[in-house]
Amino acid sequence: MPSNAGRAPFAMPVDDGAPPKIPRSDSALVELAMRKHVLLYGLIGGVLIAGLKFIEYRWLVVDHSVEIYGALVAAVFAGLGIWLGLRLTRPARHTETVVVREVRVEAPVEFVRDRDKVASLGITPRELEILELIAAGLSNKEIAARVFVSENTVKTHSSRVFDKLGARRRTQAVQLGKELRLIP
Amino acid sequence: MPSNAGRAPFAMPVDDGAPPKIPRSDSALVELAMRKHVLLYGLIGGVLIAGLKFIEYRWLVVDHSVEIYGALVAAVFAGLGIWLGLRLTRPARHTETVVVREVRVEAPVEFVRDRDKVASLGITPRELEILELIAAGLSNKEIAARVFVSENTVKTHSSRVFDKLGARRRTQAVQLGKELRLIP
DNA sequence: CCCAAAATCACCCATTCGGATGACGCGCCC
DNA sequence: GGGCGCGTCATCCGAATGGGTGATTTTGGG
Repeated sequence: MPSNAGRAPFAMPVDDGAPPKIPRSDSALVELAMRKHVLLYGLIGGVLIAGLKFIEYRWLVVDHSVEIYGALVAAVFAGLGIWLGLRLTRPARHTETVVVREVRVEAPVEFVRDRDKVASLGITPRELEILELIAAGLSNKEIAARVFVSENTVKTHSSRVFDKLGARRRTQAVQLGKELRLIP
Repeated sequence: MPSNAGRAPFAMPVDDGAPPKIPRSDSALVELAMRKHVLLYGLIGGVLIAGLKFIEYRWLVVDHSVEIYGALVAAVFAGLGIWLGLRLTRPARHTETVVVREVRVEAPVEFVRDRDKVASLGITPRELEILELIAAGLSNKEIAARVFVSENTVKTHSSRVFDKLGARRRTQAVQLGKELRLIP
């Protein structure tokens, strides 16, 4: 834009100034762009006023200092207004729309024991433990060795849990136990 | 979110001169909008000043009215600036943060038989069938009745599959079979 | 402290299961 | 035709399992 370089008083303060001191913020880019536009605006304003001034001179306007004063005030307050507007809307700019997208994750689907069912069937902790070991494929003897009891005890426990599950074989007990979410 | 949503209110007939550049990005769009508004602003400013000038002449404002004039200009331009600032930041307010939250979804994960493992273990279809029925909790006799063979045949099949799996008990065979994805 | 539930152990008996072995028939392929 | 894989069936035997009964000890709560 051609400026009236001849008129020193019209050198807009924004022209040489406006040091690009950009505050570090997430919207630094937007602010930079805006600053650019404030400059542009000032420039246009200056040209406009210059035009008016020229017209004023052409028409022998008495006092032109009022226009300069007004233009300066206008420019300054416009900048202030923009800045204020940005200030005021800053919190609003943090408005974000949270979109929750459900993503299918290959989850091992960790086991959750159905304690209610365990309770309703009257299965004791020990019996459940034995059932788990049966499901692991251990024999009564191995289970007895692992939990430090006699094989007879293991048999008793398993018999009881079979009874409570209505199972006649250990494989059936395992199947039912898994189905009823008593064991993993 | 349609990016031109913020643009719609600014569709002004004043600035057709602006080449309809294809908005490559949001920043380009913001700049375009801003240019429009700077032009509009300048126009309004010019009109305002002209109006004030007219008023000034009409009412023969004295020297003291300069303050009033300045204040008016300041107030008006400050308001304009605020309005402009708000307008300009509107696109920023549309900033949308997409938060992808991974949600564990119960995935049924239907069973897929590991045929390679079946083949590598040399397990025949019949043996696999028997293994499945064993896993279902059936006794050899029940299996025999279901597949219409003698119990001895079932025993042979199960013995073979136990051998191939390295299992010593049917519960262990079931456990291994599930672990190796041979059966559901 | 007492009681009931739970856990422990034992014995007996019948059934089931697992291992080993042998045999027969059928379809397939070299 | 002979070999091979697969499915079928059988017999014997020992081990494991399931069912029933009874008993003792431990434990937790009223």
